[in-house]
Amino acid sequence: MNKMLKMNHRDREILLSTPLMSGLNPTLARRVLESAAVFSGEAKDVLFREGAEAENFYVVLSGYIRLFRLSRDGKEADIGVYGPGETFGECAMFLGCKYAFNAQAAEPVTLARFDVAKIRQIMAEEPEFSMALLRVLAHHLQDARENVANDRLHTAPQRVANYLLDMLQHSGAGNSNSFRLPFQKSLLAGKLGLAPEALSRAFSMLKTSGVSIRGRMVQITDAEALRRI
Amino acid sequence: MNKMLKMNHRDREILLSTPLMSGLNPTLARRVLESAAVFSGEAKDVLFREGAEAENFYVVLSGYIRLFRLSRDGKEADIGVYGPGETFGECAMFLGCKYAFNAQAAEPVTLARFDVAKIRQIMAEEPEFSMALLRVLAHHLQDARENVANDRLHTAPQRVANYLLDMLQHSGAGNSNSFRLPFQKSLLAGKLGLAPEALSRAFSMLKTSGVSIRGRMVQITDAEALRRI
DNA sequence: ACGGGGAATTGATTTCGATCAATGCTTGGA
DNA sequence: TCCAAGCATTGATCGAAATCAATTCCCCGT
Repeated sequence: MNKMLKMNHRDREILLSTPLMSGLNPTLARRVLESAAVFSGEAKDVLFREGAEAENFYVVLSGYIRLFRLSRDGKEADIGVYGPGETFGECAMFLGCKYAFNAQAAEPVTLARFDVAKIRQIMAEEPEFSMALLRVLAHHLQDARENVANDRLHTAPQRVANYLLDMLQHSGAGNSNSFRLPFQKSLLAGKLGLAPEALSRAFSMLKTSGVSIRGRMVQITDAEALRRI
Repeated sequence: MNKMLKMNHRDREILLSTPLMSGLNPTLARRVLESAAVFSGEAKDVLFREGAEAENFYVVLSGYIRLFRLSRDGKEADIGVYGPGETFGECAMFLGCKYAFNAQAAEPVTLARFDVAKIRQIMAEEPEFSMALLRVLAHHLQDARENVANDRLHTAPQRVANYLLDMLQHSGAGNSNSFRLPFQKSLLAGKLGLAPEALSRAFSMLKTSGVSIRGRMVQITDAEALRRI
């Protein structure tokens, strides 16, 4: 952790196409970029812990980050998984200024780190950026609420089916019905609130409903059947 | 539903003390108030349904509102319960402009309804109001994420215990260790993601851990024991 | 291409809470 | 004050997923 990198052209391009920045006017975008630093981390590196002062928030450039709660008896519950282009850690800026969850790299990552004090200054002068943050927060809120609804209403196979249908729709696979899971199955299990064994069993069960899986490669042969789970 | 009321002095006072409005300068506050209309509804009235165009968001003046997801097979999962001073329905304004959940009055309510188009206009001219909305969204996001964590990490008695400790801390009961549950137990069960029977059983179990309950009156005789659940 | 470590799968058992059903209690209105 | 409707509690049963354990598979580095 904390291996500072020079922000290269590619990083810049990724950042400028993120939901946080893609709608900003060029002057503002440049200013926001100036408040960011790029760095990389290894799998398992902890970005921040629950209760720590929130001096930064982050945008993922590559790899995946998991946000999780650690319980008293050592169990972990994933709250979200964030990948390239996604923002995390920004919520604390508007609350008690301490992170409410832990953030860990699920695999090797490259991140842009934003300085909260600088961002506050920018927000005071650029309402456009506040709007962008509103959209990021709204999106995260929707995700969290969907999580609650899914956990409370759906069985494990249904959650997996929904995830696969979502991936099929958003993977840019076009008319192809195959895609690769973007991260390890154990991470997907955590994201869906399942034990890894339950995820595995769900995949097994879904074999009879139009899903073929080998390693991380998924092929959906009958999306209609999948929708009916 | 749709029984329009004249915004009285008390409504105004409540609105001005809500998280959404309490920090606004008087001119802005007045302007925001002008975009609101007050109305009342009966228990069970549906404020909006999932998928409907989000032309308004709301602040509760009295009573309670539940936000819920309705599944294909008719089951309901509560996403949140909002009471006096709390805002709901604002998230959709920043997403696809359709409500993602259903909102229903859990009991007779009085609400302030804000016109989204007018609010957008205000936001474009008053960054201070965007900041207020950011704080509301951040607070809701934190709540939703806590819900996810609680559902995934805690048993029913633990969830109830945590809720009671929270209430004890925030009820303004001072050094008194009694308070009244603000709404029906069936609503509390839904809020905590439990069946009513499970809530009842958890209360029964917690009797051995410093909780005495009669109707909606709760007395906590041993907060330490409760914390250890 | 091969091998090893870690992830994934499968089997068995347990746990927790949902569901269903019956009974008791509380609250609000007359 | 009384009564009825609706909410809450209690008992019984079942189902889904967690947990534990053993085995297999996949992916990455050499």
